[in-house]
Amino acid sequence: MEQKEEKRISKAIIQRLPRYYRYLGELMGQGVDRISSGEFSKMMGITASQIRQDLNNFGGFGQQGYGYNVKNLYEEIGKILGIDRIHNMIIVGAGNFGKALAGYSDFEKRGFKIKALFDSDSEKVGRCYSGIETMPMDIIKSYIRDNDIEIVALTVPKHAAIEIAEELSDTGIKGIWNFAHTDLNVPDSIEVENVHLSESIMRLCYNMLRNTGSRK
Amino acid sequence: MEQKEEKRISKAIIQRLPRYYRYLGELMGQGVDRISSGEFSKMMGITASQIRQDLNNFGGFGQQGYGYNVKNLYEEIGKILGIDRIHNMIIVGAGNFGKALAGYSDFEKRGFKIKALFDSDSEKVGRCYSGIETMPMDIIKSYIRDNDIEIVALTVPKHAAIEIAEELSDTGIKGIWNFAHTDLNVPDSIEVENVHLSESIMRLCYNMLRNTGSRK
DNA sequence: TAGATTGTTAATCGATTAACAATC
DNA sequence: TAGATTGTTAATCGATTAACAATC
Repeated sequence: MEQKEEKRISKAIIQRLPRYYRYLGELMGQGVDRISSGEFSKMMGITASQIRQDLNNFGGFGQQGYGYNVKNLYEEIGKILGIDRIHNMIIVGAGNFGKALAGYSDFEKRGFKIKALFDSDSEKVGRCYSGIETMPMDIIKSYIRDNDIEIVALTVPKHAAIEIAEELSDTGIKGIWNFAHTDLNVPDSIEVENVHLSESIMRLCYNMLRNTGSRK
Repeated sequence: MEQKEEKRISKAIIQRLPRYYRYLGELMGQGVDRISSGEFSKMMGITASQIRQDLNNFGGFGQQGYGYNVKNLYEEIGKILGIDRIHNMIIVGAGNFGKALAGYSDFEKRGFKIKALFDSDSEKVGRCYSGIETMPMDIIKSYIRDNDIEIVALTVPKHAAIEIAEELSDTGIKGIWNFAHTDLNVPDSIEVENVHLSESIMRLCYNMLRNTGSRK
């Protein structure tokens, strides 16, 4: 009784999509009009077969004998990723990381609009960082509702992150971008994307240790 | 003619290792002595089979009928990850992100010691952020050699990142922690771990769009 | 010893690569 | 039309899960 069941896209593919998007953006900047999966393959260091398979999950964007139109493909992937419109966002935690994110103009370019910072420290409330105002935590729920906030970036310590995620679970937000060193437990209606920097640097460390100077 | 060929560990396993480590650290903090793959499985949301398979790639850390000793496993994974010793690190780019990393005490706890910041802006040179001094770019190569720097975190714009990675490729550094929105081309002897935040938020966006409220 | 739980082999599942007919 | 390159099916490879004998 399910609706025309959309093809299940694997995590591996979603992982690659933004990278395709980035490369296509660069090609556009260089004035390149078309690219074949073969050329794209060399550029990105993955097989042409994989590129064609990946793209074909979403539609036939190419043309036999020609390849892919760069601008068109860029836009199509933009749509697939959902960045063809504005997503309002707030940052919770006006510490170093929160301020760094606030100052990061690239997000806005992609349609992620940072509307406000939130912090429990009354010293910080009212201050602006990179033109973004810091608000007190006690108005966060009403702020989210009144400003169509879809994404909450959490740059607070782990216990605070768990608590805040819990508290915001019924506000209608769609995603949490979690920078805290913990996993969050939220309803299925909220997506969580983790940026666990301490895990990232440990992986680097592991790979450094095993590096023999000639991998891949 | 190869040396006793170490078993090739897949990327997927390396991805999970730091997460095991984090959970084990928390269990230790709670005073838990032992854990079975079954309990650990429930806690982490992955299968017990996978946990046992993963760990067995590195050795038989468990004991039949008992499970795993938490403290022992924590230490063993620490060794596997290479965080049982100090790794000297510098941050290139004393912008918001660089300063945020500099202020991040958790890394030091894991053995990653931030020795200095570097920036091309003479205004910033000499300043301290979170007790870490900012140095001029022109002494970076000698600094790396004189201070046993293994890891360079790059928090500079993409063109600068590409250039600096290139320039540092013969200094003996072992890893680059790359925050710039670009891929880097370095010799195989240098590991690169990318933290592409703009790709991360696009993935979040994709998942938000596809979320039906009942995944997994 | 009996019960529990690992280590490990075998089965399954999914993702990547290869191949090629379709077609621009 | 001939050449190029996609879309797509089939083959391969690798990772996850299931099952169970080994053993504490």
